Amino acid sequence: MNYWLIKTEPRAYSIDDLAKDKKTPWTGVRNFQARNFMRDQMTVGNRVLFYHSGVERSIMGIARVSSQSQPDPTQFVRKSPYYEPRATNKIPIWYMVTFSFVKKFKKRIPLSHLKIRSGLAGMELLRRGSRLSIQPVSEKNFKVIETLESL
DNA sequence: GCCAACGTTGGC
DNA sequence: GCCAACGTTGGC
Repeated sequence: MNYWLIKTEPRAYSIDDLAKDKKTPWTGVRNFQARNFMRDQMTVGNRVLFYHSGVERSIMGIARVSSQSQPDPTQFVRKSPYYEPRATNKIPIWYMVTFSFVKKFKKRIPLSHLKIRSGLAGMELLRRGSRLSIQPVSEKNFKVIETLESL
């Protein structure tokens, strides 16, 4: 079982959007490291921390991977901001997975709270300058964060 | 709004 | 293969 954290600007797509949609294709990721995690390591059922960047800066709840990776269709859409002229159907460049809603925390967990938990030291999200929008989370850190919800 | 810390592109 | 320039992310 792998665990993950995904970042999103809530104005672009929020946990409430996911709660309403039940599931959503995670298109538009244009970073090779993030792509590789989705393409090569995410499997159906993996648990995912859903993080809002920007003003809220909090883990908002939990999602899960509900489909294996497949080529991101937006790379073929000429008018899309995510258009990728180098991609072909035979050799796509960008991939996506589908995330499904699991739960929204009763109280969001702010970044500032995560920072003062010594048990989470070394977490990628807390690394200075970390911008990776899809990142692995250790099982231990995932469980710690789950317990923080009830505090 | 500022700017540090990136990741990517492209000239050489 | 190197690296300057550029564009972007995202905390503050």
